[in-house]
Amino acid sequence: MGRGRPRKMDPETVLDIAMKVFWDKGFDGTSMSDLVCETGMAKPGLYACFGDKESLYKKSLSHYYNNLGTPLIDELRNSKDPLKVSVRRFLKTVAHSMLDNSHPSGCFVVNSLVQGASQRPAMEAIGRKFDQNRRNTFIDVFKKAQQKGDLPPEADAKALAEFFSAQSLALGVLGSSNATKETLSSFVDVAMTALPE
Amino acid sequence: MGRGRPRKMDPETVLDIAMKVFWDKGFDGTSMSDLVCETGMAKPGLYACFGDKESLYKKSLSHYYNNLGTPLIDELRNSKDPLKVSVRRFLKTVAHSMLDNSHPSGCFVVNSLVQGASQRPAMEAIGRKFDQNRRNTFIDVFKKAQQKGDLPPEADAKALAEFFSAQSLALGVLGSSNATKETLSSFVDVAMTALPE
DNA sequence: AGAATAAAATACTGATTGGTACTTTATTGT
DNA sequence: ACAATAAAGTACCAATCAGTATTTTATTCT
Repeated sequence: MGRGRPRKMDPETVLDIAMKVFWDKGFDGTSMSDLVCETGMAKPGLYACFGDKESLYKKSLSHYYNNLGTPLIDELRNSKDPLKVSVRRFLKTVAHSMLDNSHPSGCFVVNSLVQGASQRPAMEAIGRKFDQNRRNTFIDVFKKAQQKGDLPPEADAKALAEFFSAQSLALGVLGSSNATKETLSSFVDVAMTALPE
Repeated sequence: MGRGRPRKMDPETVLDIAMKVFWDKGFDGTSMSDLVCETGMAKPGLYACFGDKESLYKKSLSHYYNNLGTPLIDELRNSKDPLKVSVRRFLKTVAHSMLDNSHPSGCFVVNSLVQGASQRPAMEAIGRKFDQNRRNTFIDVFKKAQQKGDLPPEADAKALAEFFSAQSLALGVLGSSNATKETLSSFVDVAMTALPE
């Protein structure tokens, strides 16, 4: 343990709370006072720990992606299952998480993409990076599946990959608009019919 | 013409500009001062003309939907073309409008759905209404198409309608993330393969 | 016990926020 | 010409914003 007064709040816990507040209210809709109230960490503590508001936002979005995005992406990338199985599992998991009310609705990365569309370049860049990362994984997985014979040789692997990757964007918006479990579930079922045998 | 001093700015023009600012920066990211600068109408004029900020936002979103959403929806609803033709045209038009830089990127309704996800009920309600309207139209059109024989009797018309309706949400996010013309175009092509013959 | 350390807590800054009261100016009806 | 009208323009309000300087307090090392 260090020398000075012990922390009241674990920074990781604080970051997790900040993530949910930014996810819920957006960058502009969240004030530092909101974060002070929700996290229980005083304002100078937040600045000392995470830098300014934009820096805290970036760390929150990274925290989101590391915890909720990366595991899903990794499972897709490393899966030994047939393409159809792993893609369906990916989308079903995303759909399912839209109904988890232990966190805000929708997808933080989607929110970040549509909110930072013009204003804050640095903020936009990080959301874009995570979006790109998911797309690239889909492209890799689909191309490898085609080599493996999981996808017909005449299929456009890249176009299919981009399509299925983008279905998670639609799911993110559907989550924000409080779509029902049934809607989300059949949405994925229909989407899967676009994957050639 | 009325009695007093003539207006410097036509309210319809002001509303069109306000729409673009809100669309671009979001509700929380837009200040009344921004709107004063962009529209050229002084602040008391804005309040006299449109009410408070939230009221102006609602009018801006309605203006968007009336001008950019409704014509598309109506064309889909009234089209005599085969289902596949009119749905493809709808999505291609949405995709195409994502590249039109005479206005902000993305879709104002999508932005509104993900931004107002929790905070402002009145603001959220109006975005939700427009989203619902598009979904209902898709459902009507798909059910009628099935009766007409454009869709196999065993197909789930409602699920297909919800799926294709939601593709415009994905396109809205893709638009906000500056997807290329090629990506948008092949996205629609792949989506259309989910429509049974 | 006491110096060193680091975080908490309080209190503050100047700038900006949404919103409004008041004055000025341009037009119309008589 | 002149009152009536309505919008423009200026100036302001209290509240909140992001960010920081300063003081307290709780802990560890010697």
